[in-house]
Amino acid sequence: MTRRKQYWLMKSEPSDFSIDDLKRVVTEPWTGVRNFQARNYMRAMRPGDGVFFYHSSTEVPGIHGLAEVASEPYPDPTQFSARSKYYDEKSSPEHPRWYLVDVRYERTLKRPITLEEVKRHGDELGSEFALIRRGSRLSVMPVTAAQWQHLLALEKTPT
DNA sequence: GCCAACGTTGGC
DNA sequence: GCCAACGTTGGC
Repeated sequence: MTRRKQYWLMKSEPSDFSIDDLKRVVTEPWTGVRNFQARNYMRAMRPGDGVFFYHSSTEVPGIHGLAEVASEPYPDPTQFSARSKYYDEKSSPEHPRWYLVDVRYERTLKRPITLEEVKRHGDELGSEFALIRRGSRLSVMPVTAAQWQHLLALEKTPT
């Protein structure tokens, strides 16, 4: 039984971890997600899935690179470490609350696809797209194959 | 189970 | 730095 490749968008503050950082380390465990909906999306990820690497809380928020899911989902080790800022006392190795995947660098976009630009294409992308849905702050969200193609095509067009 | 208080996210 | 929007917590 095969599973069709799925697509996702994952946010990161570049001051914390940027696409350049991912390029340097190549593969990185996506630690620190502490939102149940985002966790559920990560649990649905499989190796080979496509990832838009999004920079948030920065001068020009937008999609800056491509990555791929590089592992099955597994418990986020930082939740068990009392010294981690991501420590969760309600979690235990027997009953982990938080999961993550490893993310592998693929490439940096020739130019970022900005949030402003994504909003301009909101009609084609669908208003339910979490990135531009009013009030949505999800840090991990699904992207449909159609949305993926549409957004990626913007890279080749003038701004 | 309700909901006020609080903390966080993230664009601006 | 501001603040709107949302999620979580905890008292009742």
